[in-house]
Amino acid sequence: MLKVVQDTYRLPDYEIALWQTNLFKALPQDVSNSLLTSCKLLELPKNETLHLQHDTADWFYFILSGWVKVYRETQEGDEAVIELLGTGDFVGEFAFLEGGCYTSDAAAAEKTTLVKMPAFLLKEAATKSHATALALLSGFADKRQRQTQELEGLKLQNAPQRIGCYLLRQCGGKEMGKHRLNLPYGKSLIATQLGMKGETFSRALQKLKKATHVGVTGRKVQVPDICALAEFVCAGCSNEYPCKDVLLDPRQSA
Amino acid sequence: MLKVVQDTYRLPDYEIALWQTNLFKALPQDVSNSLLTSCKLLELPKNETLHLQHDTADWFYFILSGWVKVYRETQEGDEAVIELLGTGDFVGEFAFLEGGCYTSDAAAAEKTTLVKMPAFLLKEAATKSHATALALLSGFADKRQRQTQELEGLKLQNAPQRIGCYLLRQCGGKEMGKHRLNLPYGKSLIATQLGMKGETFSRALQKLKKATHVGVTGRKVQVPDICALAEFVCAGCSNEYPCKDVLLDPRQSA
DNA sequence: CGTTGACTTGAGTCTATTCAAATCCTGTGG
DNA sequence: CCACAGGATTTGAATAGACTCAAGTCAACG
Repeated sequence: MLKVVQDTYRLPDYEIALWQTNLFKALPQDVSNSLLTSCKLLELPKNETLHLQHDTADWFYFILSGWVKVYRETQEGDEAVIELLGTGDFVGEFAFLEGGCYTSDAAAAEKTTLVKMPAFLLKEAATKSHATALALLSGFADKRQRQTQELEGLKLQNAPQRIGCYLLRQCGGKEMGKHRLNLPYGKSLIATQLGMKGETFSRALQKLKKATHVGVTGRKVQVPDICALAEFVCAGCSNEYPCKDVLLDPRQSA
Repeated sequence: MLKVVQDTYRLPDYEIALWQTNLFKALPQDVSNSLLTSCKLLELPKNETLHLQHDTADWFYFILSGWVKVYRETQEGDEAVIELLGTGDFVGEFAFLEGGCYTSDAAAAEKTTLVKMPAFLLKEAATKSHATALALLSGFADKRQRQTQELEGLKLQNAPQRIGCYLLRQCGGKEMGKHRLNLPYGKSLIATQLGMKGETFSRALQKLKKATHVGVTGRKVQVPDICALAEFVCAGCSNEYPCKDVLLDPRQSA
């Protein structure tokens, strides 16, 4: 099922990208070097499965480009997106636990390039290297942070606010005033991520436009007044814009 | 605000309880001994605040008895329960991160006894002791697991199913057949934890009773046929009963 | 230029919420 | 042991938000 496009034991093209990731940066050099030796480069076409829930967690992945949807599916076929991971993020961290099974399904939401490494190696690295364990701890904490934020949003914000919150996070939280950006992936995927149906997303977006004067055309987004947006969104949130704790791109944090 | 009821540098009465906790068990003996030296026993009456979001995370807590509600509040006063922690659980783990602020409010949901220790000590322990870091890693993973499950439930299950799921977890996942148990705290608190209003809880419970023949009188719960309950609940979940990954009491796991 | 997939819109339904009122419970003081 | 205040829970009626299903629009692509 998985297609290994390159089996070299060096990753000249991507090594630099890998070093940008939070977790990898934090590894002591000898550990990361030895890990690199065992890495494989993996390219997944859109919709290809990466792993399934309850599979033995033999592999651990870093995302170099694209998007990976980590999700769960009920017997009835409904699906819940648990996290949507992008460049610099890692997948399969439950490989570390004793049971060693994945706890969710994962699939490429877009054409995605990853670095794949044997889980036991990283487990071993964590066991042997204190710095690795600390790096993982920090990575886990990051993820938990983001997840907590999502939980809060689901419980406290309505559909238009959740979309607005998503846009705010896309803005990156630096400057006030005008912003212009592109949605990183399709609207229906954003909808699922935010815990709503595609139709609801579409309607909620209309409301958001009227309430905050944001403009959305295709994937292009214009935010004429980020304060207006923040006012609308943050009324239903425990944080105020800029909510630094909560960033979409893992490379921005820490 | 916090009332220290006992300032001894030994905890004869509670030391045993502390050793039962997952995290503490995993600490190397010299670390846990030195931590114990700096612990204080803390008793909180119901509704007393433990810490607030954005406070500097100076303290780290173990729960000996009672329940701690970790929650967030919007400007408008709505509140979302992030986690509801009981005996053996720990509170304030974000004390480890650089920023070092709590990311949520926390308060005693019932009369609660905790062990309180300076965060910097545990941070130091994690930095110096590899085993401590690994123990924390495992503790973090546990929490993330539970949170993921909650996220899934919110997105995929309706109110009666979420209540049913809660009851299933209370049953502990061991034997089939009949079960009899008591709710650990009030219904409105369970409602908030499950992301619904008290009134909704009440009505949803009626539906659950009719659909699965569970009986609830006050805090007493009777489950005549756990399979019927599981069938009703697990249709909307990625797991099937018994869902071992997801336990309420941290002492049961691992 | 037609096809496909992504998105939008409409109508009707269902679920959960709000607000208000009624009941039930529990701990307390007498 | 009993009555009672105050909180917790239940119930009712009306409303709002999100969902389903179905149809329509739009745009990219072969």
